[in-house]
Amino acid sequence: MIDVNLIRQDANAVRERYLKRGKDIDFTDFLKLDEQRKSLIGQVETMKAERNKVSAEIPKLKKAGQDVSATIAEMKTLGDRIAEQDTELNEVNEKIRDFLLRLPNLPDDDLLAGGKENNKPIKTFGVKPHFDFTPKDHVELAKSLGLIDYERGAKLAGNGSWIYTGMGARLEWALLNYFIDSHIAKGYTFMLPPYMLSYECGLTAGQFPKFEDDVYQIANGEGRKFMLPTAETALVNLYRDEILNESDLPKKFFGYSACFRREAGSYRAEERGMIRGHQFNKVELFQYTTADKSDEAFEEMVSMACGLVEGLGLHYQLSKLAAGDCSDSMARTYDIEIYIPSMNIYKEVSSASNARDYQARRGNMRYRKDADKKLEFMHTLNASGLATSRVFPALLEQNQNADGSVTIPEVLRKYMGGIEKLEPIKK
RNA sequence: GGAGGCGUAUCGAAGCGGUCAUAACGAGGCGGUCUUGAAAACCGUUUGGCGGCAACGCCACAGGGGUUCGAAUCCCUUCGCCUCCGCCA
Repeated sequence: MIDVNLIRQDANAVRERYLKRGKDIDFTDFLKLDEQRKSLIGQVETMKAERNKVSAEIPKLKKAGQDVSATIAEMKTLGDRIAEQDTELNEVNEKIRDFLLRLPNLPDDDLLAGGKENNKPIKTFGVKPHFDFTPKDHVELAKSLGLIDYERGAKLAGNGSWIYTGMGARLEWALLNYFIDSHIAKGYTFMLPPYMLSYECGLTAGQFPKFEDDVYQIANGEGRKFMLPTAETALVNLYRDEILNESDLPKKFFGYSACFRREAGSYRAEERGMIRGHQFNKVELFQYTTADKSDEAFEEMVSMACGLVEGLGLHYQLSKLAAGDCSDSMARTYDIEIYIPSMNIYKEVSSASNARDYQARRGNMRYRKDADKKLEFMHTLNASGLATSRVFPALLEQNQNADGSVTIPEVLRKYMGGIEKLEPIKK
């Protein structure tokens, strides 16, 4: 949620900023509703003040032995009018809230306008690997090395599901352990959140109400729940409706969870194997900061995510996303894109974003400033650190050898019993 | 799944239709007096949202709804916590 006052003060300036995202938003109706709201509040509150005053007098008059039945009758009429106006006010408030909840975040000023085509690589690590043999793609490698059972995965859970088997499971877990240990070393607190979250969590994160269909809903009605699409959705809700002290910040967390996404209708040739599945593993970095420290936090988290890929020795590029390609809740996003040789393409393994106070406003998360004791919205930031489902294929492909084996990066070996290479299984 | 109890400020807790909503009482926090310093004691202070230029007003006793001239208090409902029974891959 953005600051309503920005719209009140200069709706055109806000509109300009959204145009960078490729969204033309008309605030005319909103501004009318806002005026209507203020006028209704004025009316309702005047009536309530009257009611409060008279209601306090009634017991005194009674005590004095006076007949209050006429006054009570008057107040009943007044009460009915209050109820009517209150209902109207609630409806207006609901419309305003719905409009605001659907507004995306304002992009940072330094972002380029437009969509994906304007994303800008700002850093490259390593080079495209060169092979003296015909390289295999990750699906072939995963099968020949006995790492993934795609067929039985589909049998168990349908398209977009797979089973990590034997050494594949160990490699997957080694990646996660490597990520986890790296983050612990940086002083981040390890969190294992619930996978089933209440609707409110999605609202704060900014996924709802717009993207309700992108997640798996598992219950309806007031107690409705959904499977989390990323641990961010859980971590961003830790301090919902809470007030922290400035000295409590920054709070640095990372969480592991399986992530669940419908990914409806998104299958393409370049998304075969485990590139885009309904369930994948991800470690997510998350920070709550004060407003003035969030840029610093962002740089730290980007560099941590980059460090993980560099530690694995894999070729990647870091891209600064154009305004239109940042997810709705985010003011800025950098993507780490790992190279997948078989597709000659760079695929996202981490998305690092600064939501600024957008999520904090939605979840009412504030901190008390040391200096003047005033309340301020926190800033929230997240960065994948990392999602395994693209690292795993990139690792297999980039590290494959002529004999069909795959070299395990040094940093993972201690998690895999010291094994240096994955060898093809004999049939 | 069944039965019951509970949810009030930073914490504990009183109030159970109007004189109890910044909210009794106790503790904690902050400021001060006293003290060489600390403790103790004493005094003061200590929620947030909304509307308004302001004066000021409105709202909030887990959330939502209802009854009433008036609700923390009565009723319905959702959520959460606790106790007992049942079930438990």
